Amino acid sequence: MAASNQVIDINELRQSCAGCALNALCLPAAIGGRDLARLDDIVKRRRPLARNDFLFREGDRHTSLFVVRQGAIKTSTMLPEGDTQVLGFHLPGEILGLDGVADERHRATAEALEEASVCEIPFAKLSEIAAQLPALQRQLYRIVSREFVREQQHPVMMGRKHALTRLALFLHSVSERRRNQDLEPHEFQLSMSRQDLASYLGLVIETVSRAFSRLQTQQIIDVDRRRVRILDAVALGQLANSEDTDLRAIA
Amino acid sequence: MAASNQVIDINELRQSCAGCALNALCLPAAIGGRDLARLDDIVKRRRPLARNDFLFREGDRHTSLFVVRQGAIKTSTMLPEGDTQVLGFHLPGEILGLDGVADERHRATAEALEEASVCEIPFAKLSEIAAQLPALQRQLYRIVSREFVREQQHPVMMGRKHALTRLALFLHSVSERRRNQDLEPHEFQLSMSRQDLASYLGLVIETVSRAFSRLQTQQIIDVDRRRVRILDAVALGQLANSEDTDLRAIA
DNA sequence: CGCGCCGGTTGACTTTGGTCAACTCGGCGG
DNA sequence: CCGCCGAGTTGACCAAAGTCAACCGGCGCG
Repeated sequence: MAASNQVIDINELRQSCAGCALNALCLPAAIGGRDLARLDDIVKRRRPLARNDFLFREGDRHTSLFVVRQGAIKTSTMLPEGDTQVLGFHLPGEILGLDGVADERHRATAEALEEASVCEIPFAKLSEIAAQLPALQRQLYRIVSREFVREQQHPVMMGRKHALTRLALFLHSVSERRRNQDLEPHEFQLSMSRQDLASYLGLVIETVSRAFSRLQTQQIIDVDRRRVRILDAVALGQLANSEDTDLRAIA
Repeated sequence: MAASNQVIDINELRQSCAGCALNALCLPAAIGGRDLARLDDIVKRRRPLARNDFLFREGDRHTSLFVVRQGAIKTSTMLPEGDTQVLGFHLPGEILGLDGVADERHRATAEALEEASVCEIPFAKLSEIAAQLPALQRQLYRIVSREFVREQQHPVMMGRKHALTRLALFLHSVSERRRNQDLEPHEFQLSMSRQDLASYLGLVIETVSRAFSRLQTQQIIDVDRRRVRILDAVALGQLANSEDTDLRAIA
């Protein structure tokens, strides 16, 4: 259907990629029209996910990379005793599914925290195409590595000794990630429950709740349930970067 | 020098790869002689590292993947206030350097904890060759993903509420990793300081020390400074997998 | 040979965060 | 409209981990 008018076709594709936040993958790689079409062919635009829908589950055989278009996805893994550890929250423009490439079996579960839409890219096909497009290949490695580095921020946060610092770090990172997507960085709605957040931060739910309250009384944030407004970004940053023992001085 | 007798040449290469633990990268990929030679060409065998030598440092421009041949390497990242967070310990057969592919700048520091030898693989060249060898390509992705999954075990460990559980988990993982390399899994010398371990586990040094002592008095391990002997692997495993509240029941 | 240092351990005390339980608030269904 | 339910908050209490300090013991150096 597209072969008749290639100009329009490419624009459509670029747009779909741009909208899909896949731009990180294809646009800067300066891929030509024909190649872009091939890439586009394998990208599945999934019907939107509802809250609590699973994108994939631990143990799923099929392996794909996913790019979050809208909404938020939580990844988690089952612990031996039956409860779960939240591994990450994925916001628009971020990818997930890199676990699972190793043995073609997902090692984590991905669940929508709110209405969400994603692009799915079957990994086998992607790597096939990438093999023939050095620019795409490089881009793919870059994205994988970036994901790897992001991943390392999690233990950095969990290594902090104080609940307040961990939460500040988290809120700061959400703010930054929103800024990168040209979204309002100082006011947003958290899509995860306190329970999810607690697991992610390595705390219990009550501690998270108290940490929110403290930030509120310090006038650093204004929080009403899941709605967060950052009142004093500087103080939040200081707190996030504070040596654990300095904590008292700031908050 | 090798062109004269290809059979010998290939065997040599395979051997060097096998010894280098790079076998994961080239051997199972069933790469032919000519291709293996190309791969071998780019692999640099570094002179051994002494204790405290740096393999790379945060911010280093040059990006390579490294495979640990012998010894142990610690990776860490600088925190804003100046102290560091230990991100991982890399034992023989494991790779590091995946951070840094993204922006061709390492995001962590890698330091030898003891005499160590590694193979260095300049990433740019590796990906070039891999692009032409689908089998190698696949293998490379697989390794990257495995590393990604390994990375996720860190927050899982740090998410545990009790120091004893975290240490048990760590010792268990060391044991497993040694088993995978056909090394004695129940008796070994830790190469990292208590300080490094504390940072890695998200604890302070005294707590780590006490946790070791407790495991010792429970007769689960026998520890003398950095020498560890696992006396009761079952109990250690139970502890590692124990629901945090069950802790009292076991230890 | 012995002194001092460094890495590690142990003890006493403090503080933070976990536990348990009561309670609030908003949404939803009967 | 009422009452229930689930998510979240708050308080009282407790226990685990952090802090501070003393101490141990092996090693290296003077």
